[in-house]
Amino acid sequence: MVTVRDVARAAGVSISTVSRALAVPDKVAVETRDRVAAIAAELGYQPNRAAAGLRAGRTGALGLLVPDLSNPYFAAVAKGVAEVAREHGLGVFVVDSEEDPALEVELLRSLAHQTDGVILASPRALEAARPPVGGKPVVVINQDGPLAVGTDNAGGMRLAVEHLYALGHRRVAYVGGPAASWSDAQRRVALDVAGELGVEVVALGPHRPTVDGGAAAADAVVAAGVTAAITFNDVVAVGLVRAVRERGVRVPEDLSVVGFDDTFLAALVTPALTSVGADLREVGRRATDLLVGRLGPAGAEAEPPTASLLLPATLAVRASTAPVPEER
Amino acid sequence: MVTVRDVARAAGVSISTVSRALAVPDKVAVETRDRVAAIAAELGYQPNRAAAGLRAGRTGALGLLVPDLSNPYFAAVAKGVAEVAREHGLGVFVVDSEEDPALEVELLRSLAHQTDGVILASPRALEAARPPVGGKPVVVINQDGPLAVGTDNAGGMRLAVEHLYALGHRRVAYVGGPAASWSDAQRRVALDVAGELGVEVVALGPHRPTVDGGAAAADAVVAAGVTAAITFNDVVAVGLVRAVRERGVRVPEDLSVVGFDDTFLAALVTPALTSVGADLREVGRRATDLLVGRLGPAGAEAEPPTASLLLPATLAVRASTAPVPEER
DNA sequence: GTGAAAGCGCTAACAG
DNA sequence: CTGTTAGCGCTTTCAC
Repeated sequence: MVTVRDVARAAGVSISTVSRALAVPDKVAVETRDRVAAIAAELGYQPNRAAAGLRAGRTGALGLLVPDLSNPYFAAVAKGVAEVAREHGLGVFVVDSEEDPALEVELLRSLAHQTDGVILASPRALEAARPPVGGKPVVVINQDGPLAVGTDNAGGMRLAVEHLYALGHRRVAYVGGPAASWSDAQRRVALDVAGELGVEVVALGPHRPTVDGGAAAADAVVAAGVTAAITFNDVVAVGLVRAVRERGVRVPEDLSVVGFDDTFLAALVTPALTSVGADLREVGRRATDLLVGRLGPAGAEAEPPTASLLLPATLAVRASTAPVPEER
Repeated sequence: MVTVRDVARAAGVSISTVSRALAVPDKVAVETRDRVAAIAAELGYQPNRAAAGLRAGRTGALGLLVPDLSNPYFAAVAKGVAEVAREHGLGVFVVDSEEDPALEVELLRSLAHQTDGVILASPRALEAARPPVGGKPVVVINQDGPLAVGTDNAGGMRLAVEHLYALGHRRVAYVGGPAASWSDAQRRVALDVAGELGVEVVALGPHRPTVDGGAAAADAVVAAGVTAAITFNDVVAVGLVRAVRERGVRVPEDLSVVGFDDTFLAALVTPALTSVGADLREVGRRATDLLVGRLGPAGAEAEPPTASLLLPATLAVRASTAPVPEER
C-alpha cells in the first residue's frame, strides 16, 4: 500500500506537505503541488479512508437499510442513494433486514455505529426510526420522523381516483396492504378524496403485499360490485388481475385496475398496468441530500433540526384501465 | 462515542485489558473478563471498526460491484453476499456501475482500495477482472478469472433443450443477448448439445437484454419456422412473447418459450415462463465464501491461487412451453 | 494476568 | 510556504 510517507520520500517533501498538496492545494506552492500531485499519481497513491476517517471522527460511509433489496422499489432507491453518496465521496453500506423487524432494529444500531448516518427505508419496526441512533442522524423513507422523505400518497391516490372518475367509474375498491404499512395507512386516509369526487370506495384488506395477497382479494373485489380497483402495489395488482381473470372477469373491459409504485413490472405484464408512481431514484437522492446535510462538522447545528420532504406522485396510464362499459 | 478508555476507566483496568477481555477472553482472568464485559455492555461500547481495521491493515468491508442493482438478478446475488459477509462481521459496500464499462473499471479500483476485496458481478469491461486489483483479491461472477463463480450455462442449455425435445420440438430458435456477454457466449457454445439430441437450432442476435430486444427478435423467430424459442433472459422472453402475440402467434400453443435466469418475473407474467435458473443467492454466498477465504492473514497463501465454482442450473417448468401440436 | 507503549495512515495545529 | 508533532481508537508486543 502506498502511503503519504512513500509519496513524501519520492517528492522530497514532508508528509504534511503531501497531505496538504492533495487536500488544500491553495496552501502549497504551485510548483510543489504539481510535483507532489504528479508523483502521487505515478505511485498510484490513494489516501486510506479509514485513517482519514479515524482522524476526522468520521467513517466516510453512509448506511442504507432496506427491508428487501430484491424489491425493485428499494433497488431503485438504492441507486439514487449511491449516486449522491458517490458525488460526496462517501461509500454506502447496504444492508437487508429481510423484512424482519427485530433484525431491522439490530442492524440499524450496528449500521449507525460504523457509518456517519443511515437512511432507513420503509421501516418495518415502528420504534426503529425515532431519535438519532447513537448520535448519528437517521433519515427515514416512507415513515414519519424528524428527518423524513416520502412520496405524496394522498396526491397519488387523488390521481388514481380522478383518473378512474374520468373514465366513468363511480364505485371502486381499494385493495390495501399490510396493517403495519405507513404508506397503506396514508392511502386509506386519502380515500376521503374519493367521496368528494363522488366516487364510492370499498376498502379491503389488509392483504399481504404479494401476488397471493392480490389473488386473495379477488373474491371480495368481485363481490363488491365495483368497476375498478386500486391496489397497494403492482405485485398485488398482478395477483388480482390473474385471479379475477380465472373467475371470468376481463381486465380492463370488466374491471379496471390501478397499481401503486409504478415499478418496471407494471410495463412488463399483460395488460400493462396503470400505476401510481414516483421517481424512486429521486427519493433516494433526496434522502441522501438530507443526510449529507446533517453531516457537516460546522453548520450542522445551523440546519433546522427536522425536515420532511414529500415528493410528487405521478400516474402512468397503461392498458389496465378503461372506460366503464355502457350499462345494458 | 464510547471508547476502550471509557470502559477501562469504569472497570478500573487498563485499555489493553479491555481489548483483550473482549477479543481474546482466554487470556484474561475470568473475573476481570466478566466485569469488563458487563461494563462494556452497560456503556454500549462497540469497537470502532475503522480503528481496528487501521491497526490490522484491513478495512472490515467487502465491495460488491454490479452493473445494475435494479436487475433482480443482481439484487438476489447481493442478498447472498450480504448474508455471508454479515456472518463474518464484514460490511458490504454496494456499488452500481450503471452498465458503463469505463465507470466499472474506475469504480473497481476505488472500491478495491477501500475494502479487503471485491466481488465483481457480470463485468461489462472485460479487462476489469484480471489480476488482483491493487493486491486485493477479486472474485468474478459470470466471467472467467482466477477466482470465479458462475452458473453452469452449458448444463442449463441442455436442460432447456432436453425439455423442449421431450415436448416434441425439433427446430428451436435461440434469441441471444449482447455480444459482450460471457453468459451468452457460453450458451451459444452449448447449443452444440442440441445437435446431439437431434434438435436443429437457429441462433439469432445479438439482441439487447430488454423487452425491446425480445420484441425485435419476433419477426426473425416467426420467419425461422421454429416451434420453440430459448431466450437470453426472462425479460427478453417477455418482449418476445408480447411481440409474437401481436402477430397472431399464440404462446405456448404455436410457440413455446423458455427464458433464462428464472427471476421472480417469470412467475408473474402470463403465461408464466418456463425458465432456466440458478440459486442466485447461493451464487452470492459462494462468491463471498471464496473471497473471505482469501482474506485470512495466515493461510491465505495456503489456499490454491485459483478457484472456479460452477453452480448447477435448474429448470422451472411453467406455462410458456407445451407439446408441439400434431401436424395437420 | 495485567499494564505501558508503540504505531497503523492520516490531518491539523503549531512552529519556523 | 513547509516541517515537526500529536493523536484519532484500536491491537499487540514487551515487560513486569
